[in-house]
Amino acid sequence: MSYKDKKVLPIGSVSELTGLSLRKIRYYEERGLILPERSGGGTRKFSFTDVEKLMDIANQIEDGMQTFEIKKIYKKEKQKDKDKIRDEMIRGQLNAAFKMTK
Amino acid sequence: MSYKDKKVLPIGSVSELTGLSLRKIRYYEERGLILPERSGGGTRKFSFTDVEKLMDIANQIEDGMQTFEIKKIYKKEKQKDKDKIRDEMIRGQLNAAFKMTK
DNA sequence: CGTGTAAGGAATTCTGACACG
DNA sequence: CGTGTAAGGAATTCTGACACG
Repeated sequence: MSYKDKKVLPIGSVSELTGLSLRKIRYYEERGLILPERSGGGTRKFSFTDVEKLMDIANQIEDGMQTFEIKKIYKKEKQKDKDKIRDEMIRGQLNAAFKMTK
Repeated sequence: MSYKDKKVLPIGSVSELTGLSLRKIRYYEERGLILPERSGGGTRKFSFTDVEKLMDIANQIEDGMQTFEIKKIYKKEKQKDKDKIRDEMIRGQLNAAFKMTK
């Protein structure tokens, strides 16, 4: 895991980086669009990947998209990623089996 | 400037990432080994580059090196970087001048 | 010199709610 | 639905100091 995925940024830094209000950021989390981690005391910790995602979200909101739609899209993308990995694994298996027949 | 140089991490995250105590991190700043930025309210904001530097510093301290020596080394490296840039600029200038003679 | 710790205060963040629409 | 705001409290961070060595 690279720096980009480390959950280490406080919400204040995220707000500055994205230009979004604290309220908006918390709301997008509430709607399940982002999933920051929590410190022992309960403060949110974000990654730079979250920051990028938030900027995407902000654009989609500006375009009139609703949070549940945005979430649906993310779910689909996640599913695609999973499918991709599955396909690669299957290909790997087939490839290995094919080699054994030689 | 990439993500690595953004001054956005609170000291707590830096402490977790490096394994160093808050006290140590603040002390290394006091000795001029790192230069975090400050928020409006005065809280320190570090970059991932600072985190990497702190891990180097920790190793050098472990090796018995003193903070002022570490600082001296960093100063030298900085000077080297500057020299490098200067050389490149001079070469660029000469190159441009040379082309004009053709 | 480098680091731990207790102390008091200030900045940051948290949640739940009311408001508007 | 998405967002602002005031409210009270908790977590985080800050500084200066004393301690040890």
